[in-house]
Amino acid sequence: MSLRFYDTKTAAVRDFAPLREGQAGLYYCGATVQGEPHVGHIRSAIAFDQLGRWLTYSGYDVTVIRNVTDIDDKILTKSAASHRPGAGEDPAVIQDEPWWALAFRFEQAFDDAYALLGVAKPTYEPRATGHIPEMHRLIARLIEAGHAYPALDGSGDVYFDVRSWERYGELTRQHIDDMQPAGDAGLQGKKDPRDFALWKGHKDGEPATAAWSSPWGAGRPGWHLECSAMATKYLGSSFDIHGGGLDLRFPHHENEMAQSAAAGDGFANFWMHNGMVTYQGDKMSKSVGNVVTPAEMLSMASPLVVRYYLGQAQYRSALDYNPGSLPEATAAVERIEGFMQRATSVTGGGSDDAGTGGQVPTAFAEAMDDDLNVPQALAVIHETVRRGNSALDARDNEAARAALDQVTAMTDVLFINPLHPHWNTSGGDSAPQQALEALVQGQLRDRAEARGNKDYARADAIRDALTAAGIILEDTADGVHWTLRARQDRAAGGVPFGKEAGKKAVQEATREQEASQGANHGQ
RNA sequence: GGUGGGGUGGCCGAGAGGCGAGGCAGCGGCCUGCAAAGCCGCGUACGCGGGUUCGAAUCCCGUCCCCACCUCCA
Repeated sequence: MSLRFYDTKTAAVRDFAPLREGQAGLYYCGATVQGEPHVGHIRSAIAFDQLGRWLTYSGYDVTVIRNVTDIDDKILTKSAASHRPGAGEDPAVIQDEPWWALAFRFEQAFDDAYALLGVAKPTYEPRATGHIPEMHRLIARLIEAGHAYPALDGSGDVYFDVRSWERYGELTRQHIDDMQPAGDAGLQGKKDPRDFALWKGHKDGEPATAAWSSPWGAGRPGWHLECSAMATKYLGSSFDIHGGGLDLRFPHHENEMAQSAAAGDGFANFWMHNGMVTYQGDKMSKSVGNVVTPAEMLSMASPLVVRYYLGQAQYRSALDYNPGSLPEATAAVERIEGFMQRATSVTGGGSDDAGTGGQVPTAFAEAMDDDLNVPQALAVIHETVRRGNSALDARDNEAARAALDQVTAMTDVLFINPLHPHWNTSGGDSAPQQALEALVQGQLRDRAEARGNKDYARADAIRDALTAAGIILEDTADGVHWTLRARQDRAAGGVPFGKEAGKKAVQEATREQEASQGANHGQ
């Protein structure tokens, strides 16, 4: 079967045919850097990271562009707020922070989060403020074509003329006249309340650093324009895929598409949108207060587990978070890791047929080709792990090694290979590591001696002591293996999401849910 | 009001006319001194009501409910 994706514009799954043979251009919306990253940003980035990696694995020469929108109303508003006396008393606020410093600070926070979670760096990451001339050219083309006009009230704004573009609404299949009334926004010199700003004239009180001169007066870019200007600059006037969160379809992507198409660009061939992260069925949002931040998730589970969790659902589905989510993902990851470690130590590692990196099983490839059916692909991984474990139990090293090769290839594509150096948390040859190894080996010798003497009370006491210290023992046919429990509770009062504690957390979460359901039924 | 997407076993989450994806949790067994890990087996799931069909979670009709967007939003 061929590679195919769901395209929002046509509302159908279509075969992917690249515009340029052997190449794939992907643009996906990054952040407007006005605050700390939200799990939704991370989920989106992981989804498009999976897409980029799969395209690459499939043999395409992939160019990924992800924008940083570093100038907008919220950034200016937050910066202005930081200039109020005493604003810095809020630990999240830096007193008197210029807008550009604030934007850059959060841009780095995003970079850190992406890096930690293994989101591959894009080919290029353009900033809106670095593309003002490109935006001016686009505005000029739109005015020339009769689809944009300077504000009628002389404010210095320039608007896109929605009524002049009969295709407006085609991405989300909406008609202007059917939409909800545009609130109390007022016309502000617009011909139609739906007209959106391409350029925003400079206003008194706004920092001079946030104003660029333009043929229509000093000002700054409106939202939407930067993506059109940057996507076409780096990927061409027509390109393969434009991605982003479902909530960006309207107005952001609709407007992008309108302004680019009205200017004569073909723009995106496919529009791909990832689903929201929800909590008990509702979209996580600050206003509702049901947000779990990436930082909170990382305090409960390792970066690999967080990546596994956020990437485990099909990208278009809503991903529902609950208190058991991370412990469950931890167990799943440890199952894969356990097999890979066991298989590696027994067979001496995967086959070393130089270079290419193993081939992925057909079932996995078919799942990924089918609009990135990652849950199905994960099922193939787990089935292969089970087969590999059976082979190990049967001492069939040949089969175990084959399974290991496949699991390695599959987890590499999804970038969830627990043995990959990126996720290496055990530290290798550091001095503390060596000291710990020596101490544990001493304990294991004592325990082996006790077991030899059938002094099981003493043997179990040693094991219990090690367990209490976060060291898990496994007696295997090949000797005793020890591992550190996945993750200790970092924050005081936090739940330790190790193997045993994780199970408890799942059980407790289940009980809580049952209890609340019972309460509802009783009403 | 308009436009999309959903309701699948205790939980998460695929599938989309006929062998009950997969993970987590649970139960039984094997293995183990006991565990752990692993393996084997166990669940009669598809919002509700009709219909089509030899056969429907999957198709049709009706119906109820949920979510998202139409305002900043991944």
